[in-house]
Amino acid sequence: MNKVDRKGRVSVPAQFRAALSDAPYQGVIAYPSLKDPAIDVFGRGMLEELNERRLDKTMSDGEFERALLGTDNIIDTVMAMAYELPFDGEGRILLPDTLAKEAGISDRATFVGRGTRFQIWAPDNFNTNHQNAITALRAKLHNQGIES
Amino acid sequence: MNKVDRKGRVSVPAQFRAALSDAPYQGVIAYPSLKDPAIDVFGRGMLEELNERRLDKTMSDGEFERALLGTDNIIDTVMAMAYELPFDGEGRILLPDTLAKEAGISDRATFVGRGTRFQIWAPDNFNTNHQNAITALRAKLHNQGIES
DNA sequence: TGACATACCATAAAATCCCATTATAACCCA
DNA sequence: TGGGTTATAATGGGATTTTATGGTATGTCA
Repeated sequence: MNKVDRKGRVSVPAQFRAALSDAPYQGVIAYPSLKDPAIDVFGRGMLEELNERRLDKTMSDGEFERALLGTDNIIDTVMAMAYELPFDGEGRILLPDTLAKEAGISDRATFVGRGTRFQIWAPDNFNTNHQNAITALRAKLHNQGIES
Repeated sequence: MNKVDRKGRVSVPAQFRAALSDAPYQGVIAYPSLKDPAIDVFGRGMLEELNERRLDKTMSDGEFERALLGTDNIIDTVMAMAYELPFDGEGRILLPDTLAKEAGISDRATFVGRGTRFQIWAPDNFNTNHQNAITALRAKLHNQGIES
């Protein structure tokens, strides 16, 4: 649970920074999660790969129109929501107001690992959400006859 | 959401400028989107790549005439509508009236990243359109069994 | 000349850099 | 294993730079 200072900066936990930074570019891509009241974050490598693949595919298909017209809804929609957030010298990012507000984040933020990416939550939201997830999981196991 | 001043100038957000400007030429290619009520924009690098790949493809198909004659196709059609917009010393472009009007832009413009490209929207148009896209995307995820 | 494009300069706000300080974790050795 | 020592991480804030925006002056061309 890290501090969001009055300039809107947050330290990205060192573990996550390390996981993302094979590239010379030091920073992340962030957008409002479509699933949770939180911010989804991943490294730039992912974004570039996405773009390249799309370009390569449309090009090899000879579907130049797609490159020009942008008919790829999912990718385009996500791209429109995405922010590029570079690290400062201390490994912090500047959280855009929009993202913070949508996730309900004011002056504290919880970082949660999700495999190749991570999420940023308002601490309260995360706690309740997480508890619910655990409860749901227990219930599911119970239904399957596995006692806790 | 940047200001369009009374001369019709808009600052291209620094992030987009940086992404497009490996070339010595500082500016962009813009044309009315065929899909959205907006302006589609990309860097010259993208244009060259498109042309190259197109040439490669037509040549390998043995359709030399097309390459030589530049017969009617989507790229030529789009290019016929396209404007080359150089940056001024402060990174602004001058929005041609035609483009602005077609996109419904008066004195404010929203810049939207789309990977290899970006778009310029009238803020209101963008907001409604984007919200719809997100709703659609959520619905799609939901249908795939991912609960929200 | 007038309409328009371009160059140039000024300013306020915001992002970024840079350094100091505090907190936390890792380590080492008696 | 304790307890101190060092390295690393997180935070805070002032100084500096970059952006976005406005305006004026200069150039160009029908």
